[in-house]
Amino acid sequence: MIKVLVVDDEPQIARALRINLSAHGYEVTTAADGAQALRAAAAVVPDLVVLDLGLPDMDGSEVIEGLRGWSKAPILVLSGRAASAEKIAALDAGADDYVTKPFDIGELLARVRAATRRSGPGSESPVTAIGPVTVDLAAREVRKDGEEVRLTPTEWQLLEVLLRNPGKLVSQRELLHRVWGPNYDRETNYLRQYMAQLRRKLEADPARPVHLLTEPGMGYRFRP
Amino acid sequence: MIKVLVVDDEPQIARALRINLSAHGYEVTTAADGAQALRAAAAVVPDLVVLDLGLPDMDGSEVIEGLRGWSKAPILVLSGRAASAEKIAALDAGADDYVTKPFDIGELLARVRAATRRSGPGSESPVTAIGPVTVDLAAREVRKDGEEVRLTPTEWQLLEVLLRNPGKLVSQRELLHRVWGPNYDRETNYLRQYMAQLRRKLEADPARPVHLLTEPGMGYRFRP
DNA sequence: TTCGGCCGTCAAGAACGCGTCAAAGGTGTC
DNA sequence: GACACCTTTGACGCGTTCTTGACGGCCGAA
Repeated sequence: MIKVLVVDDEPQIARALRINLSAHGYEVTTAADGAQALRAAAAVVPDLVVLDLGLPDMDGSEVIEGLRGWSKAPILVLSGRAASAEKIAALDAGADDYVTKPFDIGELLARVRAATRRSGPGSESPVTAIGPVTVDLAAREVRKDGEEVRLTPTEWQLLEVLLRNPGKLVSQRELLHRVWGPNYDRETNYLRQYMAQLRRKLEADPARPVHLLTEPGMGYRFRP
Repeated sequence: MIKVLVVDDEPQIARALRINLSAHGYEVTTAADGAQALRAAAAVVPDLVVLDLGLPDMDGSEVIEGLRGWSKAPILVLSGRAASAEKIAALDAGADDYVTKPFDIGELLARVRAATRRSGPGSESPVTAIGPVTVDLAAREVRKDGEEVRLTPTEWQLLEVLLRNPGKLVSQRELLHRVWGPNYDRETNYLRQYMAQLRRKLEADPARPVHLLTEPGMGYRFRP
């Protein structure tokens, strides 16, 4: 989840921002003055900072410089002052954007999206570990003892359904529907066929599976 | 020198921007409409684009998407429209900043500085090495054993999508969408054709590719 | 014990997808 | 207008994958 630090001394604005940002899936921390802001930034390490310039204890550029000393997170400045000199000062101090109050909340969210989009995609994909095997669903990559394992498209689909329901029993019907389509209900021989192939490729001892389990009469289960 | 592409159909504004930006040490190219803009962008590969939305031939978001297809350069939008919906649309299309006319030239320059500051030092030499081949995405230059290799525009787009997802499998659908547009879903013969050309130009042994790999039935993958 | 259901395994032909070659449109340049 | 280059389109051989059918083992029920 993307972490946003909101710095504003006016409680109603801070509250409005917290509500709107949370509603859009951001994890929000708030601070009411510059000192709090710097402390909070060090604690939570935000991915983006929304900073009101009219703080009681410090000048806006001081806060920006304090953050820029160690963080590269985008800083989006809010301010009641529309004078160009103010904007220029803030931007040159290290801010990434400058919005004057009153502002449209939709526009602010769009600017937040634009700012996070730039720095965002530096994350790696989650990897599922199955004993000696690692599965990277996003990259579509399977490794067994470091060696690359090739799966066919159908094998991938089947494995993906199981891995996305870890520990849960998935009925044969659901597996058939999600891999082969809604018209397949009774072709359990397909499942037998492909589960065997998956076990052959992923399990240490395919005859005695530990992670890709059969529940006779019901379906199959992936145990992490 | 930082290269800026200015796109504006009003000559006086384009001229004013050119003069001001040049005076501050930027290398400026101008374009008067969307088609010119996209062609100029492909030719000079700018580090930043200043884009007026009121172009005669194309919609603003089209231009933005056309650029975003292959370039990560910051896009600073100029517009006479102050409506929030316009701003949100432009920002979500891929723009980095939105300034309403009339604007203060000092503020614009500050926003240009802020935008270039981000991408400037952060973007470490984006040269990708593929065995005996080096690819410089920013400079649009490919060298094989020191010799320069020429790629067509389509080849560039395809290669860029793959290189920006190192190790990750990119589905044929996504490749078609990002290179040919959202209306192409099943034209996998295009992919076969152009992947073969890329391998012929980049791989040491095009018949046995090591870096541009096929995942049958799924897509293609670039392995560093 | 015998029977029937269910699962794992093996082995075939059928169908599909990929790489390749060749050639026809389209666009800009000289 | 001729030319070169790039894109689009069609067709073919080949390897892989999918589909389908059949067989034997295990287990619970009769």
